[in-house]
Amino acid sequence: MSDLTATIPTIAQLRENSLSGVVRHEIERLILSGELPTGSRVNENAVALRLGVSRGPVREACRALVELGLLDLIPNRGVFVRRMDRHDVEEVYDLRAGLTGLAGSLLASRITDSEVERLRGLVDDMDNAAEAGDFRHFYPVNLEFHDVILQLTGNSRLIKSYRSLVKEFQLFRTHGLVQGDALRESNQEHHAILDALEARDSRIAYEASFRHVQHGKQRMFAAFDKLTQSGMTSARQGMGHTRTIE
Amino acid sequence: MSDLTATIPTIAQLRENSLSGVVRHEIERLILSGELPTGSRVNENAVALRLGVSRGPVREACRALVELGLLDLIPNRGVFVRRMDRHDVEEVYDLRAGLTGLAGSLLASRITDSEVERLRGLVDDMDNAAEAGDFRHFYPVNLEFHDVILQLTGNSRLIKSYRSLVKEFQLFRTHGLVQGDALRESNQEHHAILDALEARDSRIAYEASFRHVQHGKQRMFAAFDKLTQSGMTSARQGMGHTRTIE
DNA sequence: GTTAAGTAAACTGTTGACAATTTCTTGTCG
DNA sequence: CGACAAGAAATTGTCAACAGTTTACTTAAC
Repeated sequence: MSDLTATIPTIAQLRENSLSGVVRHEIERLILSGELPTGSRVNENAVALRLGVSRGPVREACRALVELGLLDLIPNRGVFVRRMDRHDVEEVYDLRAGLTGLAGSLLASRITDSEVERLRGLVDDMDNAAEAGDFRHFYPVNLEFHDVILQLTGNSRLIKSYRSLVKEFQLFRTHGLVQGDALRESNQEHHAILDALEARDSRIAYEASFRHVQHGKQRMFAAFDKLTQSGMTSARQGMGHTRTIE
Repeated sequence: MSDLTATIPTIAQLRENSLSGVVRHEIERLILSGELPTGSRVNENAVALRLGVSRGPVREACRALVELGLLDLIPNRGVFVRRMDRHDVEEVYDLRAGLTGLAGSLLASRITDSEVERLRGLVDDMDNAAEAGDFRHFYPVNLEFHDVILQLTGNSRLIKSYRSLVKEFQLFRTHGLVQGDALRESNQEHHAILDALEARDSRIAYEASFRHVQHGKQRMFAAFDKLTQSGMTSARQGMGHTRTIE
């Protein structure tokens, strides 16, 4: 298998970290990539064998991922890739909205002119992509836009919480949904956030950011419901290959 | 085999029945109680010996606490009780303010009349305690007030994030500071929050809640700076037995 | 054919031992 | 007296084996 070739560069890269750290990242990758499907059990022996280590580091890695929220632990039965139902997704969206709003709010009071320009560049970029309907280009820039705002707040705990939420959200395989004027709508909201930041208005920045994520939630659920109503009744979450924009 | 549904609600309990869970809880207690001082190393052997278990469960528990943010892991050197400097405390306060605001905002749109009355009872209780300057009574009711709001949102991830922040905050041993009209001030802010909730106004509830925590931050730092300036120059964080009100 | 009991296999929970690394101690040299 | 190197002790990292529990399978009875 490709296991050895996959782990060797990782080990070199994370030399500082213990084996447990490498294992942790690998399991995380398996989960987020979908190789370990939602709800499935993570077999300690199988993972250990695949990575060429013993069960000790695997167990340590799993305990960390349980705390992170990617795995569920059931005593004497094992750890399972966390299942996300609609209520879970709603929770994640709401919390993300709050954190995104907070980031905007915090940044508004300290953003510099050059940082505003940097964000404007990204928004302009997305304007063009939206006009062309180029989701492939829009998507990574969108991610960068939100990540830059997050980073500029300088609040490491906020960053960590947000990123852990993003990972959890990936468990819900309903990736982005492009339909209608989603791209244009989304970037209009980006403009609103940017305007508030430029005006150094914390309250408006909060509200614009919060609403942006909530609208993303609405866009996603609307698209999801549309799919599930029209035939696809397999009831398994994440079956639709939808795409949502934030 | 007949009672899978029976075990589901008690998963948390079962988890603490597992050795690793017990160890985790115990280490957490040692940290939060101060028996394991900030910055000190957690000796795996010593903990294992003290709890009568082997090092395996101890290591698993530590990995979970690292993920939680209570411990720092330095490869080949061990895990250390996390140090909190002023910037860390500021981060925690800012994030708590955001989460508290979010909780208020979410609850405002769904709170029932009886829940409003329940919260009013707590605020009235604090009014009396504040009038009497009875911090010992005020403090737990204050905690309950915020916890009830949090719980009523029904967002388990929000609850978990908030509680993890509270634990982290405890690392900074500067517990509450009663000075001046802190109690009265604090409860005036509680009134503002309650009014917004009763009016079902999400925006006002957010702002009142957010400001409440930010004011708590200001009260804490003001008291802390006052102490550190007037003689106590031991420079170690958390040395002052101050008391802050939120 | 279905169900139930009993048994075997698989898996998790835990432990003690060994290897690798860091930290402490000690003795020597400048 | 201090710096430094060598060795010893302590500590973390990893592993393989064993015990207890769960799951899967086989077989027998109805």
